[in-house]
Amino acid sequence: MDELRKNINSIISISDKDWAILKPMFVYKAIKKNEFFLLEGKHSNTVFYVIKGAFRVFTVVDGEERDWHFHFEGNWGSDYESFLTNRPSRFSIQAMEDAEILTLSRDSMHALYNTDAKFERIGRIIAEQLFLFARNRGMDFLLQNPEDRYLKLIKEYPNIFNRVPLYHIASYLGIKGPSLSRIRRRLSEK
Amino acid sequence: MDELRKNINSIISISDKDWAILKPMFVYKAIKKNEFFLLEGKHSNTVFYVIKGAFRVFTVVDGEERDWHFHFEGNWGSDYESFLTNRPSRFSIQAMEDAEILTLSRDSMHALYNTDAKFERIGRIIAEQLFLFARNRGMDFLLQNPEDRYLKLIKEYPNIFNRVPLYHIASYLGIKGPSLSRIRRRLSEK
DNA sequence: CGCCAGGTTGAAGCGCTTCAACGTCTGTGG
DNA sequence: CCACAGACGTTGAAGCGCTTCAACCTGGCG
Repeated sequence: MDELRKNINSIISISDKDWAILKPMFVYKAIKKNEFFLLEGKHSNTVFYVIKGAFRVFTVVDGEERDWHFHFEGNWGSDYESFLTNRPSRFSIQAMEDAEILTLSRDSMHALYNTDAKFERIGRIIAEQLFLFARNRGMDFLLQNPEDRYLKLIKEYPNIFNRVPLYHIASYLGIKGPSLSRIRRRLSEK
Repeated sequence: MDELRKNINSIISISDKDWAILKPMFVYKAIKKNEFFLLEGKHSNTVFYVIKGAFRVFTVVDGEERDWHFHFEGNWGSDYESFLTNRPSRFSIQAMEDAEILTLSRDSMHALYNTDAKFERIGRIIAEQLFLFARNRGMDFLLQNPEDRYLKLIKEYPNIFNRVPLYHIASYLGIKGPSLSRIRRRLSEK
């Protein structure tokens, strides 16, 4: 909970009084490996803050899972589109490790906005961060080939192999397992 | 200017008094066809609202232009990443037709936030809209092939051919001119 | 009229996919 | 404790779609 306060405090400065308002709005949840936080088609009414663990956000196309986003400690997660628009989620969210999160419901969030408009800033900053992620992700596809995307990913998350199996990484990169295998081989031979 | 007020009013309700604050912060600009609103590497200190015209947002990779986004009437534009983070822009923005816009500087925007926190909502909503665009764009690359992306684009903008040349459309779809040409031929033969 | 930008088409090449086989590691039950 | 099954990853061969390069067509405009 302390780290959450620290994280939010980096967005807007939080007095003890503010914290007294905020704290009770978050609900703690433990999620076991392979369990789902959200299923495609359901409504996403919460955002969550990852205390511990790793999640993947994916959707299914022609019977095949495609990973869109990974979440680790300190990240804010959710299907933010569904959260914003109140439409059914286009993603499922699954824990890849035993995990602990703090959830915040849409109602709480709007209550916050109405309590004090300065809390708008929290929503704005989360939206901005998710925007930057999505835009970078899109640009990576537009501008880079799979090998470049792979190199960028391992540069950003050097330990990702310890936490995410290669076939999920391949899916995230937009390619199939065998292709990732061949890319890795090619790189190791250089 | 009236349409702008209408547009903003759909975000937060605007009283005449609010509008008296907002209005003078927007600066009108006319931009001729092929002129640049922003050059890659420069800082983007404004967002703009398109009154009239068409823009493309693109970057250069290996000497080749790649189109990331088109803006038409009623859209909010900018390199929002640069605007947010105050880093040099990764995009250039060019008018594809004679255009008219209203610009809003970062300073004005922050002044607005400080005048009345309810204006935070404007920034939040713009961020959310750009987030949804970027996320959909990224997902299109992850989930769809070029033909699907093409079909989606013309479904959304049936008249886009009248305003955007095919080689920009190809670039936007992440393919080369000849490939788009062949896709269109394939579809017309069905 | 002639030029040039925008678009189409053909042929060859390359990278990712597909399908299938095989290797390796780990966990589980006998 | 061993044996086996299943999950994960690698590899080979064939196929397909986009790219590349080049030739060619067309319409608009000086």
